[in-house]
Amino acid sequence: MSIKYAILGLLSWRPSTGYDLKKIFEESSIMYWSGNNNQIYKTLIQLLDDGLATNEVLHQESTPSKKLYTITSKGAKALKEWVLSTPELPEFKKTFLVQLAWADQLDEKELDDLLSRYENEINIQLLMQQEKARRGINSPKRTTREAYLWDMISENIISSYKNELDWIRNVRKEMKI
Amino acid sequence: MSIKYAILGLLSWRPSTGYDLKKIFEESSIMYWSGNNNQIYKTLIQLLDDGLATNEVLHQESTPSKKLYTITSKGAKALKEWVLSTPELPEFKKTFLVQLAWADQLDEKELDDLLSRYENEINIQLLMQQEKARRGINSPKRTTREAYLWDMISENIISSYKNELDWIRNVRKEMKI
DNA sequence: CAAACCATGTAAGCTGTTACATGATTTC
DNA sequence: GAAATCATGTAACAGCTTACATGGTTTG
Repeated sequence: MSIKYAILGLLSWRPSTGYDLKKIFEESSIMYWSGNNNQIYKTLIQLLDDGLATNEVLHQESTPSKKLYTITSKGAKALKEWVLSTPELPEFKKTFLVQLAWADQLDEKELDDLLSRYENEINIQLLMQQEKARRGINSPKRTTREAYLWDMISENIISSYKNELDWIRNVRKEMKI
Repeated sequence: MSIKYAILGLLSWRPSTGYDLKKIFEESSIMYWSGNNNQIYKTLIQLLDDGLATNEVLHQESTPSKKLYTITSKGAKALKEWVLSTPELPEFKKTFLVQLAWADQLDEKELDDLLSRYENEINIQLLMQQEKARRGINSPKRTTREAYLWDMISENIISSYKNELDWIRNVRKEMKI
């Protein structure tokens, strides 16, 4: 899957500019793209070309004019089709595991130091995710069911970090025996 | 991180040909690259150019000749440096969560069907990982500590799928209330 | 006799990243 | 007066994927 449907989804929530989308990608955990201009503005043009969105130029005083993109009925249809399509498998890209695979060359201290740095990083991420969930503003809550779905999404991410943290703590604990 | 250090790591285990590496990538869960020729053969040439590996052409009767790559001391040093470097954060790329985010437009049956398909896929993956771990052959066991590290790596992957499975089951359960 | 395996390589293309470019306005 | 925000866009390049190309050998 490319960023296309992620953007289409956001537009199905509310009309947005490229700049709006960029900010959402930057702070979103599930929409894992970096939110770089290149991809966003190009994809928006592609959505226009494919008739999945329209745009409207808004001239403003004192701030630069912006292009507000709105999903079309064709776009909404394409989104629904995609939502119904067979889910892709999650991808766990854990470079740290590749590092660990060749870590037997380290001495005890070096290895524990490496493990401890990873534990720390994961812990920070977990706290950040929990803080995000606690504030939990930027999510659509058009129905109770939608609110529930977004809660579950947030919980999924938190549980992934918790799982990782449990794992690394256990590795360190058993390492010391 | 690119595939470079993953290959360097494998070469630190034992000298290999591009074809050997390809097969390892194909069946490996932690080394998440697809194992396509393009990347592997190009990276091997790059390792040669950088003096991190050497190769030796082995002419064989009846099968095509092959190039056996061996890590150099410079390569081993570069690998150790990388292993000691600050770990990257894990990346969880779960397209399914993006799908779920816009799934409130589905009716009850469609949504449960979607969830159930995901549960199934995850379950299959979990069983495959457990089977791989049970067979557990293709891993270096040069010391007991190395064997332990590889066990922990395998457990990490399994726990990730278990966590995902628990999550999706819980979502489905609470959905029905 | 077809399919899979051994073995190396190239071409084309998609996805994604960082950095560059511009310029007004608001906040510190 | 510097830095951040609003706002759109381009250039260059890294990383990765699928498919193509070749050709002998082994297995079913």
